[in-house]
Amino acid sequence: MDAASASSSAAAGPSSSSGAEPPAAAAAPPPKVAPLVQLQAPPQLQRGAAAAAFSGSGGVGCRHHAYSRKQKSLGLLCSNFVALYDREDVETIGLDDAAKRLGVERRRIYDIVNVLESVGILVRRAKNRYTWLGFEGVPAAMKELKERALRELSGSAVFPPMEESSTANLSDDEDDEKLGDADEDADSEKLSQSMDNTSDKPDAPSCRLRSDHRKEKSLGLLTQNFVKLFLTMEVETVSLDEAARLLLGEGHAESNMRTKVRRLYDIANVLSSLNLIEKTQQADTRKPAFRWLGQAKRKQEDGFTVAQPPARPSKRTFGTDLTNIDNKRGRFDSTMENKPKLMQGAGNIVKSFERQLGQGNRNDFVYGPFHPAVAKKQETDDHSVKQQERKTIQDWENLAVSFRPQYQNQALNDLFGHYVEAWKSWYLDLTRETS
DNA sequence: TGCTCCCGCCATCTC
DNA sequence: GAGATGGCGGGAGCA
Repeated sequence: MDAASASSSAAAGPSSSSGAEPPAAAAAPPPKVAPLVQLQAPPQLQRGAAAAAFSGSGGVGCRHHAYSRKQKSLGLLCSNFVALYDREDVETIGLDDAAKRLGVERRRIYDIVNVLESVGILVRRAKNRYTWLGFEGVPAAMKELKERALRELSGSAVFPPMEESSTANLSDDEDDEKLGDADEDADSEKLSQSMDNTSDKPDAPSCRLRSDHRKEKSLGLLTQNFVKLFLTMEVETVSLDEAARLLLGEGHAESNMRTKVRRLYDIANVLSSLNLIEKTQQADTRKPAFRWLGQAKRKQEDGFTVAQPPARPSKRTFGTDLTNIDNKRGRFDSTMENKPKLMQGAGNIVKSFERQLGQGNRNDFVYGPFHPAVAKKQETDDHSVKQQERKTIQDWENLAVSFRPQYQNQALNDLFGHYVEAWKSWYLDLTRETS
C-alpha cells in the first residue's frame, strides 16, 4: 500500500492541517517546527526518503538507493518524531504532516503514535489529529497504568490474556461511546480501553465482537500491557518471548506467538527510543531482554537522533541505543554478575506483592538474596547467621506461598513460580558456598 | 542460521 | 463509498 499511503497522505492536505504543521512542502518556507534543514543528517541519510525528511521535500523516487534498515527503524523514527514535536509551540500534530516531514509512510506513523499515546506522550483528538502532551504526560500515564494493574492484581484478573479476553469477556461500551466523540475525553480513551474489559457483560452486542477483538490486539493496548508487566511485576528484565507468553496466555499457536513477538519488537524499539526501557540480556540464558528504566526522555537533548554509523561495526543498534550491555561474548561471567539482578527482580516481586497487600511495614522482613550481595556475604562466617539464613529460606518459602498471587493467567503464575524457584536455588547455592 | 523488525497488503472502522 | 486506521505475516537485513 505504499502508493496508496502516499497518495492518501498527499491528498489529505488541509483537512489534516494543524498548529504544528508546516506549509505545503512545495512552497517550502522554513518549517515552523523542528527546522529539519538545519539538522545534520549523516551522509548516508542525505538521500532517498530519509533525505526527504531532512530537506522537507518529497523525494520519494530514491527510496531504494542504498537501503539500510537501520535508517528506517521504528526507534529511530520515534526519536525523530519526538525531536520534531517535543517543543513548547507544538500543540497538535497531523499524521500526514508527520509522515511527510519524516519521510515515511503513514502506516509507520500510526505505529509510533499508538505507542506514544499509550504512555501518555500524546493523545488522539480527532481523525488524523493528535495533541502533543510531551514527556510530562508520562508519569501520570504510568501512575494510572500501575494503579489499574494493581487493581487487576488485587482483583481476580491479571492482565487478562488478550486473546482470551477478546473472546470471553468482551465489553468496551465506554470505549465505543468515546469513539463516537473523539474530541471529548480523548485523553483517557486509550488508557481506559486497555484492560478494564474484564467485567462480563453478556448483553454486549455480538456485532462488537470483531471490533473488540481487533481493538484488544492493538499496538497501543499491547504497549500498555507490556509496560504493566514492568510496573507491577518489577522484574528486572523480561524477554519478549516471555512477555508474549504472559500477554497471550497459554495454549496459543506458535504463529500467534511469533506475531505477538514481532509487535513487541516494534513496541520495545519505540520504548527504547523514549528511554523507558533498554535492551539487555537475561541473566541466566543471555537471551535478549528488556529492562525497565522508566525515565522517559528524549534520547538526545538537542536536535535529531540520527542513525550514526556504529562505533564498532559488530554492534547492532537500529538507530536507537537498544543495549547498554558492554559485556563481550565469552567474557561475561553471568553466574555471579547477573544473579543478584535476577534475584532482585524476584525479590521485587515479593516486595511488590507485600506492598500491594498493604503489609510493607514488617519489621522482621528479611530480604533474602535480593538484599545487596555485599551485605549478605559479610555475615556468612557466623554459624548462627547460617542457621538464620536457613530459617530465612523457610520464611521466604512461606512468604512466597502466602503471597503467591492466584493468577488466572497460567503463564504469569509460572513466571512467578520460576522466579521463586530461581531465588531459592540461588540462595541455597550461596549458603552452600559460604558454609 | 536465527533473531530482528521493516514493509505493505488488506480487513475493518469512521466519516 | 472513500478515506483512515491498524492487524498481520512475509521476508530481508543483520550479527
